[in-house]
Amino acid sequence: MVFKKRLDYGFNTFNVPNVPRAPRSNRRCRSKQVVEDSQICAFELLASLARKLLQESESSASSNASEGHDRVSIGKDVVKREIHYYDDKPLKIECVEQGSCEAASAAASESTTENSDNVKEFKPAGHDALLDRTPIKTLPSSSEQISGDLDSIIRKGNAALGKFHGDGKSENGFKQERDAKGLDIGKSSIANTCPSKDPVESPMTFTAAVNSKRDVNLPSRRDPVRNASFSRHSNDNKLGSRDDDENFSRFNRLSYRFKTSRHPTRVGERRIRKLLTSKYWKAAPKLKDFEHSKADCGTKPLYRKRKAYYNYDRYQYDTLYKRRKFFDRSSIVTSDGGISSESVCNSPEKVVDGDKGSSASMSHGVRGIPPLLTGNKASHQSKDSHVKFSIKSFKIPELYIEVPESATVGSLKRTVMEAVTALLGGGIRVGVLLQGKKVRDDNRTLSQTGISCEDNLDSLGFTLEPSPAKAPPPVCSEEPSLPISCDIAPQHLTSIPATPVVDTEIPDAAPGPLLLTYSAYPMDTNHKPVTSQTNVLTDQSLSESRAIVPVSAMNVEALAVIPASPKVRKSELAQRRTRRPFSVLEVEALVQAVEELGTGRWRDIKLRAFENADHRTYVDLKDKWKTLVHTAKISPQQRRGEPVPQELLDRVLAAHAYWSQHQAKQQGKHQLGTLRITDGESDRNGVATTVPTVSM
DNA sequence: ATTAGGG
DNA sequence: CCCTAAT
Repeated sequence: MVFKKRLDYGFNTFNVPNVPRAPRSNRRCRSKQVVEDSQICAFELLASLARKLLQESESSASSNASEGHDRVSIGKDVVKREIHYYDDKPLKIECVEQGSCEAASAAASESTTENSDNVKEFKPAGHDALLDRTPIKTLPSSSEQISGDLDSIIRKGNAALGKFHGDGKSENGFKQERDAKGLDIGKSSIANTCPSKDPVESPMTFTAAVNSKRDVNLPSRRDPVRNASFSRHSNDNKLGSRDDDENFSRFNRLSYRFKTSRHPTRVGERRIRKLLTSKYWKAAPKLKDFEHSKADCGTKPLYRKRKAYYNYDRYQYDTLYKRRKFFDRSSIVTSDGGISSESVCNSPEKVVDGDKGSSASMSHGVRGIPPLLTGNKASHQSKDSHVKFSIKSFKIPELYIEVPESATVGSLKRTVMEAVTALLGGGIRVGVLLQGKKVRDDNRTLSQTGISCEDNLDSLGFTLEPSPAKAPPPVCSEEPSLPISCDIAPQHLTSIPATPVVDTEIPDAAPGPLLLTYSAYPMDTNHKPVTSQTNVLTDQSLSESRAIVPVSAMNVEALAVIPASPKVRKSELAQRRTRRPFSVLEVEALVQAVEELGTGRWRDIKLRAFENADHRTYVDLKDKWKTLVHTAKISPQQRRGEPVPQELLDRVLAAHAYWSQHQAKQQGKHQLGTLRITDGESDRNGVATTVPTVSM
């Protein structure tokens, strides 16, 4: 009877539809996407540094033998990974190793060197060259070649590699996607990026110039011309549409490589890169996926890979779990985003859709952004004209790396690696520069900030900064700037309890704006540009193993990366989810569900009452229940936050007592109707009427 | 993937 | 909320 009352509230009513949600898997990743991108950039940077150093060392050391050894010594791991991770790599490797890529290199260098106002012109050449090496369009053939290359490489390097290779084949799956979606994007992005003048301008500085690109609209992907021009890239890219980054980076690398070093260095460079990246990426299924997919012709869903991965290495599961999610997400994003052409154009709407339609597309990268944010911004923006731009490079804070002259190359590498790790580990966030000024107010809309369609885009720049929160000790000087939040539509926010979506999460902040704003390049892909920059930078800037000083004025908070911080690595792990206090409504629903299902069946409870609230996991529900029980037991004065109606608390106590006694939680299934108030507790409040009692 | 608990 | 152990 009484129960009935509750029922009214009942699930039916209570669907937390309003609650923004994102696929759980995505949730965690939100911020990361951006971060990753950033990371990549950082990597590139470091890599370039390392490269230089390496070069030096190698050159001095004298080459051949050292090189070969190096490679080997550095590790099979490295090689392996490389192969493993980069599907494309084969291509690269091929070039590098065989040194046959003259043409390609030339082309690449050319492209790089050349200013490319005429990207198009330039591109074709580059592509062609590349193409010669590897037929792009025919995936199968290319893949085969690749595989062949890989094989050779593998053989050379290590038998183990063979394994990977095989694996890769078995798991290829994304190709199609990529082909369909990604390639073009990659191309476009590349086109924009590579030829960039920036390098010329201030390679050292990494000036990042985000150029406004109207042209960026990549709808053109389908544009025949572009395709043609980019076809080359496509080869490269074919690896993964998802990994635009990868593609970019690769591309950049190639170009860089050619440009810079054709010799032993290349290998070293690669190596370093691998090293640098490998750590980070090893965990990332994403890459692997690509790799695999590339290698193979097969097609499989991402999920599959994941699973495969798990199976493959169970131990890593736990460790990687988060990362994976992250990656998956990103990858997803890429794929989707790529598809959406997000890379090129920004369309808030898309973002929004992604969010809302999360269920539809299990994983849209965009979703990573807190729904609210997304929604709000999107809505907001949609009204306005959209701002489109591409990011050619990021400015990064200074990175200082000191190594005694007596240090070995190996140690140098390690140092760089550590520095990078530290940097990344701390988390990177993106800063926005408008006309040289740092835009600190994350809450402002683009238009409010003065970033409008075509006006300022040229003066718009992005920086990579250590994230305030996790930045490793040495590094960040920046104040934790507020995350991007969603002031834009506060009203909306209200509906959802707290949502400083970004508040704690640096990454969120970055992604939020970025995504919204910049979807032009999927953040994922952003690195690529950076990469290119990096390359340039490397070339020019590093003369000595000592210090690289890129950069940017704006960042007061120059990073001094001290090699010393070893453990930073850890920070890399996911950030806390944004806090989202339970609303009374949610509590109501939870109580209701627990009354019916009992404790211990959180999964079912989740399904019943929070199925639509992706941000509430069963663990969350369990925890909430725990706190509710506690809250109910303490005096009202001691309670904090949004007050929970006593009535609910009473029910909580009643249900808690009931189910506690009733140890048999398991039986609960049938007991939905059986809940009774047996405990005095419920009565004591006198709320008995409200107390759940099963009529029966 | 879930559950249960500690932090 | 996060993290983990145990399922």
